[in-house]
Amino acid sequence: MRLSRDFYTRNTILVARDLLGKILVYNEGETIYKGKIVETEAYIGSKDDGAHFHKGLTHRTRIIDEVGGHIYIYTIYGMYLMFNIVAEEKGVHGAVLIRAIEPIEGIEKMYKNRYKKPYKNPSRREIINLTNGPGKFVMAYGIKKELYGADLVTDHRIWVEDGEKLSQDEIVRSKRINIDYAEMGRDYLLRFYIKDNPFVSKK
DNA sequence: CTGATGATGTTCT
DNA sequence: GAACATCATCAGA
Repeated sequence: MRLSRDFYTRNTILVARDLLGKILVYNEGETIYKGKIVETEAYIGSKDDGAHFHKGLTHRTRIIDEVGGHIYIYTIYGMYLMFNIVAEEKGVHGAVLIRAIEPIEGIEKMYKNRYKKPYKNPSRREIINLTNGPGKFVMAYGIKKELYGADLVTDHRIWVEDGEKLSQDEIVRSKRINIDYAEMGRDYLLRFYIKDNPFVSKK
C-alpha cells in the first residue's frame, strides 16, 4: 500500500529510519521499477550545517518548505542526481536522502540504464553495483530532474509502498557520508541502514 | 581488496 | 570563482 501523508509529516529522523525496508516504485510508462530502500540519511534544518538549507532556502532548495512527501532532487558534481524526500509539516525544513536500494523489479532495465549493454550473464558485482549508491540507483531507475517537486502521496508515476517490518536490531545508525565540511553536523548520527544488506554503499 | 585521482557543470557568493 | 550529500577507473598488493 502507498504510504500516506501522515508518514512523511513526522520528525525527519523518524522518517529516515522508517523508510528502511519500504519499497520505492517508479512507473516510467514502459517499465515499472521497484526496489527496497536499504540506506538513508536525514538532513535537518537550523542545527545542521551539513544540510543545504541550513542558512535558509534558495531556488534549488525551495521545495523543502512544502509539506512532507515531496521530492527534492539536485545535481551534484555536475553529473549525478541525488534523490531526497521532504519530511515534516509545511514550513518546517527537513529532508531524507535515499542512499541505496535493493532491486526487486525492472532489474534488466536497470542494468541497461546503468551499463548501456544487454542484460546477459551479469556478475554478482555488476548487480550490486546497480543501486548501491545515491547517484547509482537514480541512474538505474532512469529518474530525471523533471521529478523535482513531485508528491509521493498523489503522483501517478512515483510513490513509496509499505514493505517488510524491520526489527530494531536490523537497523544500524551511524555518521553520514562525505560531509566532513560540516563543523557542527559532521558527527551527527543521522545515517540509517539495514544491517548486512549487500546494497548498502559503505560500512 | 584498498586508496588515489580525474571527470564535470550547477549553484551560490 | 570555489565548492560540491559522487562515481568509474586504475595502480598496487
